[in-house]
Amino acid sequence: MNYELLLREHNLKVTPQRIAILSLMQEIGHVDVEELYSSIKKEFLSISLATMYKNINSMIKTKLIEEIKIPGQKPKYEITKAPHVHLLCTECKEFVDLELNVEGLLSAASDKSSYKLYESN
Amino acid sequence: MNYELLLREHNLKVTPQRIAILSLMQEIGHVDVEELYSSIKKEFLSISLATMYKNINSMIKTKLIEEIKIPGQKPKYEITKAPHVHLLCTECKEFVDLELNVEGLLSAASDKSSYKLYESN
DNA sequence: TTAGTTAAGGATAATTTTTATCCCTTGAGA
DNA sequence: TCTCAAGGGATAAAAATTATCCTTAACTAA
Repeated sequence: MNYELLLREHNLKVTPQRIAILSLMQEIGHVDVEELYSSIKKEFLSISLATMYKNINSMIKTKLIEEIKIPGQKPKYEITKAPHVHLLCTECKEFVDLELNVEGLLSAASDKSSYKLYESN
Repeated sequence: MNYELLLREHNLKVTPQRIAILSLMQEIGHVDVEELYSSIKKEFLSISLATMYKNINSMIKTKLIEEIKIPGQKPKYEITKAPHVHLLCTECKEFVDLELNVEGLLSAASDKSSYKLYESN
């Protein structure tokens, strides 16, 4: 995956820290700030937690990544991809992606409501 | 709505504060801690923010209420009802319930994955 | 009813999470 | 290269949540 290109496409400057954040997200999958920070410190001894938050926020704003909020869990982050569904194992708490067509749900919701729907979450 | 009964059914003691919390949730709809706290203080001058959190947490644990987490928003709370969908207005940020059959989605997900699914969120 | 037990409430401190600030450094286009 | 806005690091500040301690109130069973 070309993280430099990805950053440029989202009008964000390419920095080693950002590339590291993105490659960790890609590698680990759904990851929270804490995990991200402790992993990345192995490579960037002096990286600041503030840098983590600033980057995560700018990447969210440009939709390069997405924030996943689940009841009872810290917010997790993933690189934006096609809309999909998350399964959460009640035993081991593992978090799994499931590619599922949510178009049907979206159009059903659209039919039932007076709102115009743009995206699902 | 009989809040006393609701509390008893969930093995929680019936207190005036809890009844007030529940009736506000019912009245206002999707509400965050801040809103709940400032509204409830009109009736209970001396209620503590800690009480709010403690009650919200115990009600979540017993599934009397549900926590709704949405990217970019504070967690909101609602009295547990049939599984449904939330629409969020991009203009006015209004939060709307939509009763939509999510059984289909659940079974589709079940078919596609090797997991057994219990609930949707 | 009432006495006893347990959980809840209030005040506040402590912790955790997130954001803001300041100053220096670096990336990217001219 | 040079310039300059944006990013990084350190740290303080703010916001959100949880823990603690003691008092009070709710439930249970006699």
